[in-house]
Amino acid sequence: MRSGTLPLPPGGLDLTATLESGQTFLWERVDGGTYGDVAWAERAPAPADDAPTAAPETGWYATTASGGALHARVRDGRLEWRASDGVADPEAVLGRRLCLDDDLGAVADAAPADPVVDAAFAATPGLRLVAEPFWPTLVSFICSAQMRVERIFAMCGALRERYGEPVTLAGHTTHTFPSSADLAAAEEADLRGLKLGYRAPYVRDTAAIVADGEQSRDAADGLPYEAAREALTAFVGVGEKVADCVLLFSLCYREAVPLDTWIRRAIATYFPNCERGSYAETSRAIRDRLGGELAGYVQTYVFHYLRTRGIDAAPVPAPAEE
DNA sequence: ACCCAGGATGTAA
DNA sequence: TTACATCATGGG
Repeated sequence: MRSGTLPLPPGGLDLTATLESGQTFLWERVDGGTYGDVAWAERAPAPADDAPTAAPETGWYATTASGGALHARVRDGRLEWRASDGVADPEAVLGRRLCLDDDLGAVADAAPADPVVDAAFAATPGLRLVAEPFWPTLVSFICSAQMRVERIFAMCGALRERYGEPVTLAGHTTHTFPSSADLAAAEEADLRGLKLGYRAPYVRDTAAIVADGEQSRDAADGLPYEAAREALTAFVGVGEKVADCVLLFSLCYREAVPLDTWIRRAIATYFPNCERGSYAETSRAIRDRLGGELAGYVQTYVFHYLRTRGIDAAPVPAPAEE
């Protein structure tokens, strides 16, 4: 095992918000706790700084990278990590997957002046986008259809435990994400047993497509945003919304604004003039409204703010009423 | 019991 | 193109 620390990037890093807010389902808490069950409202503006009472082994998150285990936590103003020997360059992996090069102050400055947006940025400093590997992200968001964040964690965790390889580090065992070949060979009934529901055949069929190589992330690579979104819908179980999630949370298309139930609710409540009927047109309108090239980053803050505080939490309730 | 959750698909107009 | 019905599953 190797370990080390990195300085926190400009704007800080809220690991819990970044890893449990529904952008990625590839990390789990080492010291127990159900994924995504954080009582956000009570999570306090600050961790209280009562370092002496906190156990020294708390706060770790675990994932896998190139077949090995990788743990990370924020401690004393540093990003601590430890990794199995098989992980080639842990610090590079963390830098890429947690978007540590992003200057959050610059992101906030580039965001449009708006009461909801301002409140969202103020509510969760240190929240970052992620850039997770394509295949696990694709499967995660196929599973996300009509599901709460907590249950998406449960489904992805079940997939890893059932089909992945166990990897142990510092006494904690996690599992690698199953390959496309693994899931292509899975029985649909078996996947349903993992509580994937009607998403089971979607995952299996998409796995077959990827395993056969007839469609890959390269289909979207290099394409302009809207063409890339269209290309990803070639996978089974991937519509425009899921495609937007994959583009934003894996392929670094930061203009992508996934129109999920929360963002649609935000549009209805705070940006009603952005509702244009179709996904494509509403997408363009809210994208322009939230800052164009960085609209997806702004979306991440607004999504997390509204989902954890409630739709009416914003300072300006709504222009509503006929 | 009903409604909702980071929706997608197949079918009919 | 748009409009529905249908699809699982668990929590409020």
